[in-house]
Amino acid sequence: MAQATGPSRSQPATLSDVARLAGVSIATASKALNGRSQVRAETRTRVIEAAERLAFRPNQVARGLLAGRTGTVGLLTSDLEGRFSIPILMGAEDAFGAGEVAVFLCDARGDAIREQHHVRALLGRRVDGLIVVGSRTDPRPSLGRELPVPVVYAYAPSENPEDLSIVPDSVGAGRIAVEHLLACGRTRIAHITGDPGYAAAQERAEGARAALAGAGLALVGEPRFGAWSEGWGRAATAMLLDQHPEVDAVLCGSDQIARGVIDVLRERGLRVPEDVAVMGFDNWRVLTSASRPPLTSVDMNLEQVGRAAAHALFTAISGGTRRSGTETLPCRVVIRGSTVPLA
Amino acid sequence: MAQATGPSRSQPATLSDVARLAGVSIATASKALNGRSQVRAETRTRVIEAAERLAFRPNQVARGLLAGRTGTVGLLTSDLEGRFSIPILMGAEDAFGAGEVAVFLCDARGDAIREQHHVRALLGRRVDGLIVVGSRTDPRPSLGRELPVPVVYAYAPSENPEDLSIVPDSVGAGRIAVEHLLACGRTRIAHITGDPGYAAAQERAEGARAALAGAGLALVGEPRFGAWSEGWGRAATAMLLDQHPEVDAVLCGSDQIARGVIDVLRERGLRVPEDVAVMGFDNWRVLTSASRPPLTSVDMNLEQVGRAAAHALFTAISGGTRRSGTETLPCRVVIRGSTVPLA
DNA sequence: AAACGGGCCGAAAAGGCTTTCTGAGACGCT
DNA sequence: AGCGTCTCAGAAAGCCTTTTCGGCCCGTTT
Repeated sequence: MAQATGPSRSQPATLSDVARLAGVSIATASKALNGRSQVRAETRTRVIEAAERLAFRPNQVARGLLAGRTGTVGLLTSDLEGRFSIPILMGAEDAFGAGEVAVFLCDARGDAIREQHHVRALLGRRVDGLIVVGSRTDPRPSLGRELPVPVVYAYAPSENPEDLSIVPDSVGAGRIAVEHLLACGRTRIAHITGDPGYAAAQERAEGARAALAGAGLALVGEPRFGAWSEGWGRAATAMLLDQHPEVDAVLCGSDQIARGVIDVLRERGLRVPEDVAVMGFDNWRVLTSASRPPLTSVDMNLEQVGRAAAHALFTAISGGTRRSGTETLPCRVVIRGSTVPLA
Repeated sequence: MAQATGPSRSQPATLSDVARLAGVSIATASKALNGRSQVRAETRTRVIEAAERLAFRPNQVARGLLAGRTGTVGLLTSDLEGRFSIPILMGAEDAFGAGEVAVFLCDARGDAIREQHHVRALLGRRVDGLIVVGSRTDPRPSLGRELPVPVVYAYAPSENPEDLSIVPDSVGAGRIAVEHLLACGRTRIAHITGDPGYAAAQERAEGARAALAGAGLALVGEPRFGAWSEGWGRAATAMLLDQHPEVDAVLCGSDQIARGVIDVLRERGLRVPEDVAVMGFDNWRVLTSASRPPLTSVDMNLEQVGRAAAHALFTAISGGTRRSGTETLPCRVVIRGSTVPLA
């Protein structure tokens, strides 16, 4: 079904088409359309009308070639599946979108070789900058300092402190979570969290411990590290209740863990939140709002991380001050039914 | 902390830098690097060495300007949050990625105005084609037939049958789901599904009914439409058990619904899968594998949809036959613990 | 010996746009 | 009348690469 004269026939109009129709030179047409001053008003309107008649859209490729700036950035992610890349991606798209920037998306699938390949391809396309999004908050290798464009790392910081990284404040997140539970009058707080190999797990636990210490309290038992799964949440809760039946709140390292925790609490005849308050992390809607009761959770403000990264990149591209180091952004507690003040 | 001589100083090398270093003309350098034949072997190696010394990467922008093809495509999605866009996006990235194509990602947030804006911006960047990804399988307005580049619709088909759309086979999905339950020896099958305003809900129900009819059976009661939520799954299950306690399988319109269904079944003392088998739709890992027992679910093969869309687009770009109409791709049943043959 | 044919290289154009520089015409001033 | 000054339009260069075409040098043929 190949067709000689398909529906998508006409080549896009060029500036010289516009100039010809308006009866002026290419240079004048360009100036007229770009608001340059050296054009008589009458001439300008004639050119603009011609451009509209032809549905003229300036070729950004040509413009990019000339200007040395393409108005594009590369967004390099390591796991699209993960729920962390997406909000960051949205925030970045958001921060750029309104303006004149377009985003190339590349998924390296967690493979350093593929990542290197993508970086090369993006540089070949002369992107103006790069955002690197990780799938966990542990530091990752730098892309190197020799790149011809600025780079910002989001969520997963770069190992190199000369790079600029924007990450959520995991320690602070643990702290505000505990502060919320304390505000609800809970004092016997346990912590069930995920893989101890994750910086996020360690940092949240550290923040929680610090907040409790500040109030002259301590966790009920040690933090229980395990996996980021409902199954671990269930298993750990069973052990917890056997050893510490007095617990009146469980801070969970993720929403998934919290779901498992809630299930076992209910099975054991404990009411949530009356007897035991439960909190999660990540504020993953599908889990928090479907849970019974809806789950209070710490939101890492990932869209904001994405926006901040995009903004920092934009500043660097525009020749502004180029920051470095790891900058943290605060998290926030989203309160739902699983935590309420003690009666 | 602005710095005059930052770490990212040098402009990328151009072909003329390479030519100068190798002591040849620009034309010769180009031919040498691109494997053209009219270059002596010795000259070619000299040029290649020079290019490596300078870390030369051909400027794809210039190349695109010249060739009239940029090697880029736009991917227009309506909801990045949704779990449907992402696998499609991955499939598309996959199909292109290895080759020479880069993907511009744009999220229209479900807003037609913003979508139009993005289309214009992408055309201004002279993308070679567009993929439009929807958030549900209901037909959506066409971008129009007057675009200068080919367009493929993925997941959400275009209303215009002249466009090419690639969608999962929802009717077939309902059918194979029922066939699996029948193969497990279940005959009293109920269907609890989501919002009746979704084509996917209607089509899956239709497929399920057809498969049952083919076996000389019928659904237990009518399909129960509601919402795509656990809450609805719980409520509908309670009603179902009151009216039809004899049910031995529940086909659910989504994994979330299935989670709710399983919860209520267990609360009512019914064993899954021994007494009642449960199936979901979408095969959303976080739900299916965390459920007790793990949930059998229908996977819509969305990555495959994305790959197929990318492939069709690529063919159209390369001047191959340009297909039209809505093409469906089969779904598949992923069997887990929630469905087993009757003892 | 003259012509011819390859092999290899370089000049130049093309692609669409922006910007600088030059030039033409109009006007006011001495 | 002559000159300087403005305003506005156009010519041309430049961004970087690919490709065509012309030309040079040598070896071969008649």
